[in-house]
Amino acid sequence: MEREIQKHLSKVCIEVAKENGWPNSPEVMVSYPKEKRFGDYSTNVAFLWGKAMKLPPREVAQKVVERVDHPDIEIIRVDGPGFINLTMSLGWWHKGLREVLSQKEGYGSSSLGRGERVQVEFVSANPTGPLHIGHARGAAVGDTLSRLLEKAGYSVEREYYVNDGGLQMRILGQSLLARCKEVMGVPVEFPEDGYKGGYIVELAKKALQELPDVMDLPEDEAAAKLSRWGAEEILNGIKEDLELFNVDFDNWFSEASLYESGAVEEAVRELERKGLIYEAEDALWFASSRFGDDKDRVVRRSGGAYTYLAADIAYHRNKAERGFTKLIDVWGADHHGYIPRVRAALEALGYDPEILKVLLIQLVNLLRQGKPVAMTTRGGQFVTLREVVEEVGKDAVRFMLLTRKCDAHLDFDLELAKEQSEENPVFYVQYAHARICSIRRTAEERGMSLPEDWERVDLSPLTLEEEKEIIKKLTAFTGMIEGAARSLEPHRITYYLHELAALFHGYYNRNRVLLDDEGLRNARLALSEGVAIVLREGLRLLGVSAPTSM
RNA sequence: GCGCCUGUAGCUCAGUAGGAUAGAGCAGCGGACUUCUAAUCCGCUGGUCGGGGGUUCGAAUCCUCCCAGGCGCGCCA
Repeated sequence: MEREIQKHLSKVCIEVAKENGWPNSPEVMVSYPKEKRFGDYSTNVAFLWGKAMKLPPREVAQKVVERVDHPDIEIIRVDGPGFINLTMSLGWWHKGLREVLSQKEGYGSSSLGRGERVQVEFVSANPTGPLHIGHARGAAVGDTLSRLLEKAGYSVEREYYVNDGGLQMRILGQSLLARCKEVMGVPVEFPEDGYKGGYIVELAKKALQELPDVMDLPEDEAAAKLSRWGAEEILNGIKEDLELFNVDFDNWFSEASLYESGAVEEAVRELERKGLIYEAEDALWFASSRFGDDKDRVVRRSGGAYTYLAADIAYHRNKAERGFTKLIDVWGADHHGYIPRVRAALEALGYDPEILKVLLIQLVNLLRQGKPVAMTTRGGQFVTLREVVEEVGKDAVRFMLLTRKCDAHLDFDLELAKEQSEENPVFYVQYAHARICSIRRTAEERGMSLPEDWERVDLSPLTLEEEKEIIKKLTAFTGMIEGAARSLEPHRITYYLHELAALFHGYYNRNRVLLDDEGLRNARLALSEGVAIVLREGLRLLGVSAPTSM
């Protein structure tokens, strides 16, 4: 809706520019004034334009206002130092609600992305242990961001990068081997840097059953076999956990495949051809500092093995080759030092480094009764994602993890989350939806006939100020989606939904929907239906359910 | 030492592309169910936006310098 106003004003500005011989105006932005007395929409274009031309903003605003001619604009005037404020007709808002009712769950979709191909890579936890609560945040953010971008018109592919190559796999194999021996009663010294979690013991027991002759192999082979088998087992567990958490991936990309296909070697060779690789101290270095990195980085160790970075270079090269125009990596904030390296590599390989957007997720501080819980995968002391979801519930966990911007630290207190589970904002939003469904059920119970076609309900009985406010909020949904998609800020959805739910709860407490007056009743039912549609769609983006009763 | 992130009400956090008198939730106090779900609503209380300077019609937002906290600066991943 505000889009239409924005277009109209832009058109007017072009006319005004032509008429007065002015340069074209800056982009017109329509916003919602905080105070009602200023009207429904507002723009500050006169300030920006006036500044560019060194003319008083009020004068510029006046010229624009005189030219505006739109049937749904009831009042337009210049306020304060030069704001242009608009008040819309009732019919305009009724039209807005009708749009929601006719587009249903498609409402809020936008063509902002124009089908641009975007890849979102997230979670990407090593297959050396189950997902813990720290991974949950990245999972929730990455998944909702993907849904959000799709809603905003991008063509999105979700990918999980499986770190199944290199050192960690060896450690996994050795850890499993040691536990297998223990289970068999063979005294053994557990590897110092091995994974100490209890899940390794469980896995070892299972391995002895499923791979009965593994212990007959020479140690190296046994460890390698256990490593491969274990990684697959763990990865399957991860997939189950993610499913439980309502997170889907289109693609599972194996790091090992980059070595097997020679992609890593090839990427390094290409850098070499460009003269960006040199040898020093028996190692191969990538001259990343020529592209803004602090210093050069080793890509092949003196022992001959490639570094993790080398694989990452090959991986990002592969992504770019697949034709994505935007690559979004969701990383833990402790990896931030990696950004300049990967960007440097992309640039060195001839790609625009700006196609890579990295979303840094600050770590979750897991607390239990106010006390921090130490969490290390190797130490084996952690609370798994599965445990938290089982304790607190998928909906509440997802919602809570999405109510903060990603670059802010997040305290997640298990006891508090459980205790507060009835005070959790997620229930507030879900309750609004359940309430609307309940109104409908009651109407049916009372034998009131529901409108067959919501689109055709006469909305003119909706004349209350608060009804208009609700519709205004509904019509702001699309703009919110676009803003959140543009800035990669999925948390905006949770705040929007909370505000919409609050408007509806207030309205519900002050007004009755199921009245004898059929016209008014149906109009209010239609309004409720509109709210339900947007709540449902917003919750879907969050991966949270919209219950019909609570 | 260098780099990234954070600092807003007692607590946890928003603040939508620099806009108009800075907002929610929780906590606290007081009210609202014979009427569509009280997991709700209504009212009150609560602020040197970490601090100083700067940019301009206008700054929580941009620049700069400090202060505090987190993270990172490996031939680990």
